[in-house]
Parts: sequence; structure tokens; C-alpha cells
Amino acid sequence: MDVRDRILKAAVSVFSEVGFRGATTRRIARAADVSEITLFRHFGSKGRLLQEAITCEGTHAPRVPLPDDPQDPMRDLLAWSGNQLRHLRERRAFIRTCMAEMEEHPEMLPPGSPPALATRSLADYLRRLKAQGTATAAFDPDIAAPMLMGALFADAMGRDAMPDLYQNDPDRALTQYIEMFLRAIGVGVKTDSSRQDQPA
Amino acid sequence: MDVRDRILKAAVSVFSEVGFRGATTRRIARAADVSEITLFRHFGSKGRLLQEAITCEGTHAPRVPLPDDPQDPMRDLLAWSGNQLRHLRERRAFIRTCMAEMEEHPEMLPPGSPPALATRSLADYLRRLKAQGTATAAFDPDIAAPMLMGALFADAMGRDAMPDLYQNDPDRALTQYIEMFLRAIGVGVKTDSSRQDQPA
DNA sequence: GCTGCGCAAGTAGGTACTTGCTAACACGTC
DNA sequence: GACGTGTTAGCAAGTACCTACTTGCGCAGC
Repeated sequence: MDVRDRILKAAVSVFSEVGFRGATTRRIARAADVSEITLFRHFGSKGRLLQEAITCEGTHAPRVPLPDDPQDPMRDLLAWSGNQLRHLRERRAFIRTCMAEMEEHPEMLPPGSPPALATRSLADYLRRLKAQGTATAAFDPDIAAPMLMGALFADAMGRDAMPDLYQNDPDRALTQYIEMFLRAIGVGVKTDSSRQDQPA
Repeated sequence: MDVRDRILKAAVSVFSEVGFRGATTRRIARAADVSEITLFRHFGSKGRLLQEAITCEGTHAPRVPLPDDPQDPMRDLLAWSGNQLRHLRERRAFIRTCMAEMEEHPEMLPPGSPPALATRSLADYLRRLKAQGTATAAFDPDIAAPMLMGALFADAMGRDAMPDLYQNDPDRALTQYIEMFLRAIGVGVKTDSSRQDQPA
């Protein structure tokens, strides 16, 4: 890995841990194992370095899509949500820091963030289920999608912070989220016990 | 309001906006409209001041309880969730900052945080619904409670940050959350349109 | 006269960022 | 192989500012 990438990676790591103000050029340089001057030579200033690092890290998105023609909502949503959950969990420190710094440094974050895009594609999927007649309840996909996404988001953010609330098994919790969600939107849930667990 | 309380209030406000590192004694003193020296005379150090301010602010909790003997789950949950949502929204900047600083300053936050307590009391309420036979679905209250609480939490945190996702009316969203949740746990939802809106 | 507060000034350290100089390394040419 | 040359890196040192925190003095009110 070349020096520039090492610096960007170190910047993301330090920023995730201690935020913009805490991410001093010295700490970033040490984490990247380069001298502080090299850092300035490559990016000019701390602000430009962090902007590039955050923008790059912030645009990564999970890439398990929801099918255009839904066949098995339980299977689709389990795979999709498991992927989202894993992605959110892996980046939880980064996401928490971004949320806190958002108001102070709004220019740092790209407008179309991955969770927003994911929620929109979920809402579209729910509209397809409704049009198919698979989802029979009276619900608004633009409210249902943020509701499920919100539950996943809170799980990813809170499981390590509030362990007493999340003593349950992560995989079983995910399965129950989806089962409850399907009942909520009026999709009959298959009760066969042959479903295989989705590693999250 | 006496000087001490003014300083504590200012400390919470500044901390919520810019975090521990950004909350300099100068900024806090200015926000409280006292001299910086007064601040040190009262609290000794920046750390002790912020610890007291955060502990105090962090233990405030919404006080609309869930009934011991559930009669109308829709009404109960609407009132309770509306109260939780309002509470979370009003403190969103503070909560976001605390979440980000948690790992770096774990000693600042009290162990039994309000959202954790709220979620536990919700889980207990759901157990009562199940025991009553009002909630008929096969669900785990210790998973269902974090799911609803998570949706409320994400709504409170994300509505201002991702306005494109939350274009819907806040009150209508809350009502739909509860309606969907009740279907999810197998409680028959009254479809009468005479329900009055709950201001959130 | 004591308590609570402000003002002026200062200390010791951290922060972003700059300047000048040097060493290693990869080249194309003789 | 020897030789200049440009690139990329490090080191030493320094500037100007901000940070937490302290000391000493004065002043108003109960």
C-alpha cells in the first residue's frame, strides 16, 4: 500500500475514534507511520485530508440489492437486512462520529448517504410487494422503510453501548425483526422451521 | 437562576454542540456569561464540570409510564412513544455527542441510561400484553421492544439529518409506527377513524 | 468583614503549519 | 558502470495561536 492510501486509512481510523478536533495531524501521522510533514505535502492541510478520507469512507455502501421481482420476501429481506446490519456494525464508530460532527462540519459529509439510499430502495421494494398483492396491510412504504431501517440502525449502534438491552443472539434478533416486519405489512410468514440462519 | 446552574446549563449546551474537546472553558464561560475564573472556582477543572453537567442532563427521563393493566394498547403505546420521541428529539444533539464520546470518555455517562430503562419497561408491558392474550403473535418481547425503540430513536436522530427520508408528517409517522408494531405482535388494530391525533 | 465575583497577567503545553536542508531511490544518458 | 536529475521521503527548528489552569488584586453586597 502506498503512502497516500496509508495516510487516508489512518485518518479515517483516528477520526472515527476521536473526531475532527481530536484527530491531530500528529496522531494521524503516527497511525500511518509517516512523518507529519509528509502528510502536509500530500494533502496541504488537515481539513483537506480529512475531507477526502471521510468522503471516501462515507460513500462505501453494501451491495446486496433487493430483487426487482420479489419471490420470497422473508429470504430477500433477511439477506438484505443482514448485509445492511453487518455494514452498519463494522462502521459504527465512524458513523457515530459523523453524526456528532455533522452540524459542525456539514461540508464533510456527502449528501446522498448510503443509509438514505438503502432506505429508499427498501421503500421501492415494499411498493412492489404492495403492487403484487403480497403485502396486504394498509401501510405507507415511506414510513415502513425508515422504521425497519431505524431498528437495524439502532441495533448496530446500540448493541455494544447497551449490552443489557441486547443480550439476545444477533442472528435471532435479525430474524425476529424481519418476521415482525412482515406481519406488520401484512405478508404471511412461512412457519416452516427449515429456514436456515443468515450469518450477520 | 444562580451562577452555578447557569454554568451547568451552558456546559451542557456547548458540549452538545461541539463535544468534550470542543467545549473549552472559555466557550462555556462565555455561554454562561461568567468569567472563566468563576468556572474554575466552582468546579475545579473542566473535567469535573462536564462530568457533573452531563450526568445531570443524562439522567433526565420522560415520565409517561405504561399502565400495569393494559386496556387500550394503541392509546397506551401512542402516548408513551410520543413522549419518548419528543424527549429524544429535544435532546438529539446531546445524545449524538454522547454516543460519539462514549468510547473516549466512558466515565462520563451513567450506566442505567434513560433509553435503556424505557426499553425495559416497554418489554415488560409487552409481556403483560402476551400474558393477557392481547398480543397473539409468537415474538420475543426482549427483541420487539428494542425494535420499536430503535425505530423511534432513529426517527429522532435522523429526521433533521436526512430530511429526504423523513418528508412524512411526524405525527402520522408515529401513528403508523404503532399500528405496524401492533400488527407485528399480533394485536388487533381498531380501524375506527375516530382516533384523535397525539401531538408529537 | 466575609463571600462571591471580575480583571489583568502569566505559565506550560499542545496545535496547525512552514522553512531549510538532507538522504534514498528510480530514471535516462554517456 | 558512472553520472547528473527529479521525486519522495525524513529531520530539526521555529512561528503564531489556542488550551487548561493559576496567582494576585480589587470591588460590591449582605
